[in-house]
Amino acid sequence: MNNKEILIKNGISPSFQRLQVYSYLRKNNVHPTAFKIYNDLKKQIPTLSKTTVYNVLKLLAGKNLIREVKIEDNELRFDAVLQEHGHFKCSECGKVTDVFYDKEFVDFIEKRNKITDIQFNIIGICENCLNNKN
Amino acid sequence: MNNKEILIKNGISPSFQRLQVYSYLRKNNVHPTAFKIYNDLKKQIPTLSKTTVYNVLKLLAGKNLIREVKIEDNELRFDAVLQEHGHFKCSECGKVTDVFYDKEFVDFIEKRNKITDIQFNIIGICENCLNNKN
DNA sequence: TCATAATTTATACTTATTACAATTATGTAA
DNA sequence: TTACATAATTGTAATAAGTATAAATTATGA
Ligand SMILES: [Mn+2]
Ligand SMILES: [Mn+2]
Ligand SMILES: [Zn+2]
Ligand SMILES: [Zn+2]
Repeated sequence: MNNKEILIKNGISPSFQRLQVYSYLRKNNVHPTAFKIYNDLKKQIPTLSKTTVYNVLKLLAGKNLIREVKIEDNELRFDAVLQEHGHFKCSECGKVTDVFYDKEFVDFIEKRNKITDIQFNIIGICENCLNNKN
Repeated sequence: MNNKEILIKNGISPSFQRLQVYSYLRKNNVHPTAFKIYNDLKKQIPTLSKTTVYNVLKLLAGKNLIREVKIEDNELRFDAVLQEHGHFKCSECGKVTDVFYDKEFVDFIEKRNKITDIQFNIIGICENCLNNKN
């Protein structure tokens, strides 16, 4: 099932802009901010509006086709990897990478509460940056 | 060791405003935003400035006397509980409560990276709100 | 007391996100 | 094809959290 079909299956009419934003997220697993998506796509779509990017992201998140990732307080990032996982952000290079954690722990919490979102973010310095420090 | 002594021990001269903000956080374990702290303390300190609250919070966080908690993307919260833990935010009543998780998992991540901050937040509906639904 | 430094305050600024209205594209009935 | 209704996109203005700056106040200590 390609990206276009996924949108249709979720009741989203696959406009050009929507397809571009969704495809961008599925192709580039870099946890971009709305502005980065806007800025990168503007090269191919000069008429693109920032509002549209925000609208599409909210639409996709509402249908659970992407997830919002809150690491720093001044930037909301987006992720098309739906499998439950956390993130590691390197404060040196800024890269955000995936961290997968134990499902059993989440099940324990889920027994008592109705979970709708989990944010698990670790900030630090990654292996690469630590080694390149010498 | 009382709050005043803790500030002094950490090289922070214990001004009235600083002591009030720090005491507020230690007394009320509600993970307030900067604005809530400002708004609540203004009742006792009518001359209090929002900038001061932000300044004090940043000062305390810099000395690791409090922790920043990032749950929603539009509000930064603060916590005087320093033991490593995550949070559960109820989307019904808005309350933020503590969630303690396995230290071993964090150790595994720590072997490879230098961790400076961990944010573990769960959003959902709490036991109370689930039961009061009928 | 007086000078100096530290702290607080008020104000203006920045910036991510949202609200809103105007414009454009799309699909369908006549 | 044309006209119309609806959906989607765009540009602009508004909102609001957080930050920067400088003036005003307060504390310190010679
Ligand atoms: Mn991810
Ligand atoms: Mn807590
Ligand atoms: Zn790095
Ligand atoms: Zn609740």
